[in-house]
Amino acid sequence: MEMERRLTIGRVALATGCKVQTIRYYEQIGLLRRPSRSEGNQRLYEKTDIERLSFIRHARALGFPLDAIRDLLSLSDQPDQPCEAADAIVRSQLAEVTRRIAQLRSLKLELERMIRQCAGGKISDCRVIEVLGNHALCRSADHSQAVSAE
Amino acid sequence: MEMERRLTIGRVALATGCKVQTIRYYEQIGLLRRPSRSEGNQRLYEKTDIERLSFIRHARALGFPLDAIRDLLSLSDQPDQPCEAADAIVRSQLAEVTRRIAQLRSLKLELERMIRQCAGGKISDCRVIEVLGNHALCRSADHSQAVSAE
DNA sequence: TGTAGTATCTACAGTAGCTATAGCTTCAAG
DNA sequence: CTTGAAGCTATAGCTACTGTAGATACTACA
Repeated sequence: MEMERRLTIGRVALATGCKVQTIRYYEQIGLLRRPSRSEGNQRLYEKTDIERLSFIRHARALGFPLDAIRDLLSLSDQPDQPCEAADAIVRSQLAEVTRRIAQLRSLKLELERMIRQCAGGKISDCRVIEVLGNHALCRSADHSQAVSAE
Repeated sequence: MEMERRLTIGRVALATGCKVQTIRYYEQIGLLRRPSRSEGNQRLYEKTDIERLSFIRHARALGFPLDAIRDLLSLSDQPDQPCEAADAIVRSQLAEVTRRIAQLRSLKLELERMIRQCAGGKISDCRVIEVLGNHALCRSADHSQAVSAE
């Protein structure tokens, strides 16, 4: 009947959809404050920690790198400042996403072209392998930057 | 007048647009064979190494992960096999790129919406910060996966 | 032949953003 | 009181490189 409502790390993880290790990691890199501890040395959080962590998670979901999130967090701690700085961070992220989409679209075209040209015979006749071996066979040579799928 | 044409690692790097360290790294992870060495223990390559490295670089530029490239390379070493396996790898990469583009487009919409709604006042009124803090304010809540910009 | 400057060598650390593991302690429920 | 879950720290691993330190080799020029 004791209705323990202590915000342990596990409950915070559940509330935010963030893994326990990730929370500890965010603390380690200074993105979350160090919470108080129980007698047995377990982390005890408060509601504001959940809000802060939700903020971080949502920004991550929008693709912001942790450094940008750090800046956004410190901005959100200063409600009287003008919001231009926050705006600039978002615009920069938008530019990044836009650039990335364009790049991936060019990759997509090239991949589709490779597949269309494959007649389905032996490797020795395979356009897929041939195109990979000879960059000059590409329609657009502008996908010269290494790009990770994730 | 000696016209030294030895393919040192530096020349291979120059020919392929690949950094010297990257070449050594590819060797280390078994993507490139270990070349012969000069008397002074320096790597000496042959033309086929340049071709192979170009293949790798081009596949990387198309976003293929190294594991997929490893498979593509071993396929290209077996010209008599049917090319279905190569085809499948490319299709899978295409699917990945397509998925990624869709995801980024959804992020883009959300970011644009955030920027449009920002009236440009103080942080305390800033929709940008508010939306980040409250995921429910998003039009589409489907950008729940963490996503890296690069 | 001497020497200066560049290239190469190995080995290791660092990047981003987590994730997983090992080996331990603490907590909560029955 | 016991058992199983949850928490603790510390460390290693993931991808695909990139950068560094300190030593050695090579090349060109005087």
